Amino acid sequence: MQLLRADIIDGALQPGSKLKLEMLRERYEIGAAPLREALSRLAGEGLVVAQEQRGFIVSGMSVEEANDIGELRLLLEIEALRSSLRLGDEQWQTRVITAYHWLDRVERAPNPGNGRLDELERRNFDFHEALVSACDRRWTLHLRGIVFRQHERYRRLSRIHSAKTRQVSDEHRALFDAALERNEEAVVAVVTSHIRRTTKAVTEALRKRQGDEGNT
Amino acid sequence: MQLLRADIIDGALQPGSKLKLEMLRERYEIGAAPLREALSRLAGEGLVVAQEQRGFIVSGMSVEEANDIGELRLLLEIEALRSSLRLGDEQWQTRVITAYHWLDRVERAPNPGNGRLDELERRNFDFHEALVSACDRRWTLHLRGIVFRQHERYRRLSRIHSAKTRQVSDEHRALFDAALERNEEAVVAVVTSHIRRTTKAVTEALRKRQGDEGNT
DNA sequence: CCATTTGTAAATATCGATTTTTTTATTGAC
DNA sequence: GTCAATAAAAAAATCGATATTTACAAATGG
Repeated sequence: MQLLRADIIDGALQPGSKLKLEMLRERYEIGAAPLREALSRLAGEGLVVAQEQRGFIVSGMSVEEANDIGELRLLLEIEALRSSLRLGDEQWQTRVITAYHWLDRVERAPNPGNGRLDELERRNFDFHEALVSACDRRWTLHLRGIVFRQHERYRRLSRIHSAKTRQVSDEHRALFDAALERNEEAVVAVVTSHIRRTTKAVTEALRKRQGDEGNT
Repeated sequence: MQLLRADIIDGALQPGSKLKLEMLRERYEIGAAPLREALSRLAGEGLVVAQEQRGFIVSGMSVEEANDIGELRLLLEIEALRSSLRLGDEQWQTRVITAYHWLDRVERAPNPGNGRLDELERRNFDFHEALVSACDRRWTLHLRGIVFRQHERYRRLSRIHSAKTRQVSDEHRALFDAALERNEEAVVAVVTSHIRRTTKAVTEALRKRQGDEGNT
């Protein structure tokens, strides 16, 4: 299940592609029943689409959805952050500091080689996760999780086309500083431009990809 | 699946209760495989919780979650409404007018007997659905759907304790008028007080219920 | 030559039975 | 009498096989 989800998010299983049960059973070496359960759960959160009597497909990607998801990510992230900033205790601070430390380390690393991309993504995830980790709103976190994963799928796509991590690193620093100061408005401002910038890069990458496909 | 979901939402299957597979198989007359798939999908959207190797339970209800869900409902409903008001064409208008007509009819009906409660809830659903039906943001609608269903679960609870539908009817009228005028800010204002009022009633009902349980 | 139909192959969905895990009950020791 | 260990029962998860359904291809009729 985790593997399947990861393969969808990182694009190993392409958007829109049919998920042949037989093929997946071989790939992950599991039976039909657990596989269908996993797919059903993913369908519930929208990563795959169940087509009655016609199996499952990886849910599609488009410029429209990229914008939609970007705005939702923003909305939910802000909700979670506001709550987390208010409730965060010392342990929260420690989590944020630690997570930022590792993220910064990877972002500063000289070689952003293909192997490091996964680590970068993981550290990025951990950092944002740490920031909202004091939020006590279960449902906000649940929905944020769903949207975050979708957003990550799009983000990966843009990484393939343009790998300018410089400014992202600065944005993370600003986010880190504002968070520790418990300055809600500053955090909101930073995260807003951070996410909107990402969305912009994603839509550009998507348009480019659609263009490429037209020439194939 | 639809039946199972309905039974969870209308409280036939109580929050926190264990979902014995054998029992459910009898109740809905289906095999284990489709049942587990349905439960997995519901787990994906959070109506049930899957406990590894220990089956499924109906996800719990609490005052904290009621508030969380209420605020999310508000957030997502506003997003969807704004988009829908901008894009709505003549067909949208027709859908809204029709849906309001039926809702109004049920709300005005003299006898809000137990049988009518389901219809009221369905018409209410249809009306709100019609209002956002011109929104083209798939993900916003998807998340709104998840939250709406959760919110409905809580709303039903409050209906049991207090059945004052008078003011709700007025709120719907105001919402209807503002929507047809395409007055975004007015719609937002009305829907905000509408949902917040609902949340308040729900939390009161919940506290009352928790009190009752203490005396059992 | 195109459209509709029929047959075949592939894939999906479902069922019944088996295996594994958890929970409950019982026994024995301290 | 209480706790721990063990045995029995119940429940959940998984597997292999079967029954539907859909997709594709060939053939027939217009």
